Amino acid sequence: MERAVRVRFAPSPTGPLHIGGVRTALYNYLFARQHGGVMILRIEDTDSQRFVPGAEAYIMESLQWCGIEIDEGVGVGGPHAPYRQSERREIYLKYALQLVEAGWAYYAFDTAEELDVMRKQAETKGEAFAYNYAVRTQLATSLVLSTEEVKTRIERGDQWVIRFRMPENELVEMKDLIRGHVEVNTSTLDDKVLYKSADALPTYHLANIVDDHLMEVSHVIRGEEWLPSLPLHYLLYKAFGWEATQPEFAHLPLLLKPTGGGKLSKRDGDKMGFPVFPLFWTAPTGETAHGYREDGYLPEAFINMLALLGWNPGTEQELFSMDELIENFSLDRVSKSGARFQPEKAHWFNAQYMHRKTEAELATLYQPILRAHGIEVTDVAARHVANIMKERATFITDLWDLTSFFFLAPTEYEEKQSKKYWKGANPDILRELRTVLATITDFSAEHTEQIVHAWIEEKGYGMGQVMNTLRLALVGAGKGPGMYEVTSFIGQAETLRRIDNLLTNLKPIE
RNA sequence: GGCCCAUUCGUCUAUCGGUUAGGACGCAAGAUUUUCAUUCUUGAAAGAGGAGUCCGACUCUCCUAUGGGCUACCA
Repeated sequence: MERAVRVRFAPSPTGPLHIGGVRTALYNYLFARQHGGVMILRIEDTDSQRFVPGAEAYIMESLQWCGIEIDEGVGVGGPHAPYRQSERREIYLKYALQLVEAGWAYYAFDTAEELDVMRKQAETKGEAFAYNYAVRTQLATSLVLSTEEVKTRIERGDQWVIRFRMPENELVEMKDLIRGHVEVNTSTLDDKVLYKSADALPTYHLANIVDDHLMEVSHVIRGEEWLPSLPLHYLLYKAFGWEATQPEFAHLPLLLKPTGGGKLSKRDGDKMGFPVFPLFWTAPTGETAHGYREDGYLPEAFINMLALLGWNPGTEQELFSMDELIENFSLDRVSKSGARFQPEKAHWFNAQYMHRKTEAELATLYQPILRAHGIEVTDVAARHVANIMKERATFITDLWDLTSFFFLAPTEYEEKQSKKYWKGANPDILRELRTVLATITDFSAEHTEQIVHAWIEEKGYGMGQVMNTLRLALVGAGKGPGMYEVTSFIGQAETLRRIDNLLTNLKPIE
């Protein structure tokens, strides 16, 4: 049975997309691309209460930054438009009614408040309240009310919902592409709300099944939190008579907190110093949250890291481009258990991608950082500096701290380095070195090194002592690239000036 | 509480009945280095527990424990 692959990523715009959602989108995308299929973006905004302005734009910008391309859906259109469920509202009632007529669903007139009371009562008795076969005939539903009564209630404007009539004591056998066979007895399930009159909108379950059917979705790849509602969804396909074209399901393991238990949440990230969102987010309330992009991550690294959290190729390869992921991805190599997010590994991935950047790519990322610090240099210079320092950087945001001394003379001297080298004969040696440097006519790294090393040897000085004292003068700290990289870049005049600065501004430490 | 899913080094994972249980991150030690990094080498580190099935179980079955998810007129 050959079926065109059509998958969808269907977030609800209730806030910023978090990395678990990004991974779900990514796996859908990889699967679609690998099979020459279509990736759909559908916005599930059927909860008017929890709608957050800006969330949808955030979702789309995130996907774009990650390189996850949408073929059909919100923002790009397509044959099944609209792709925003709030704009499809008139579609759903018809289907809900179809189910009522067929006996698979019924009207219920209880208010949310009444149900809350019943739940509380059951709770105090130590029982769990379930709206199911056992209680539905004792409540105000179209199952017990006369047709007339139902009609007058509706016409009078009473609020109602349509609930699924979950069968009693039937075994639902399901297939999950990741977990295999799963079965559940319907008696443990309840009569889920399918449609609510209050806002004339369906709930997730109805909208999801109807849209997946209408949009000809072939594979539903979603988070494990949906596994408990799979039996309902199976039954819904059966109730509609859509079993023949029912999609295959794959429920992804969850992304867990680095320590302790539970799903990854926004608070964990802020507390532990890593982002849980792809992009910086400002909530309508003014609240903000870190994003991978602004924290200096490369999207390729972010995606690579996410892809390996719950999936592996079965080989020892760890670095994958998007194209390689598309080629190698497979649902049956997705693991079954939740993956704990590990910030250190994310750092490592990013560092790997930093090291692999070309000079030109690096300059493009680096120039804005320089400009932000008021430094204007040629691309050639930016490329040169970024390239000699990239091995030391984990994030693109590290670049400034790592390279500022190329452009700015030290204004203070690191204590550790000062204590170690600004003492004994070193100040005098530095004075001597200054005169040696002042006589050099070709200040290239190679030539300077040749002269200075010959001088050090002739004098019998310690290489480490001399070079580190010079480092103190030029960098102000015990870090950085080879000293001649620095001298040749900043030039002779600046080199001498920085030596003079140290000589006049810092008292030798005894 | 009920239902469902899961369980290999601290973490991500390989193993699809027979392996000295492999790799990666992190950690430790060493080498390289004028410093800091990078890089390289080495090391410590795992099958939740208990019953079965089998010549043989990390791998299959069951029980227990633990973790997680769901249990809304939220998705």
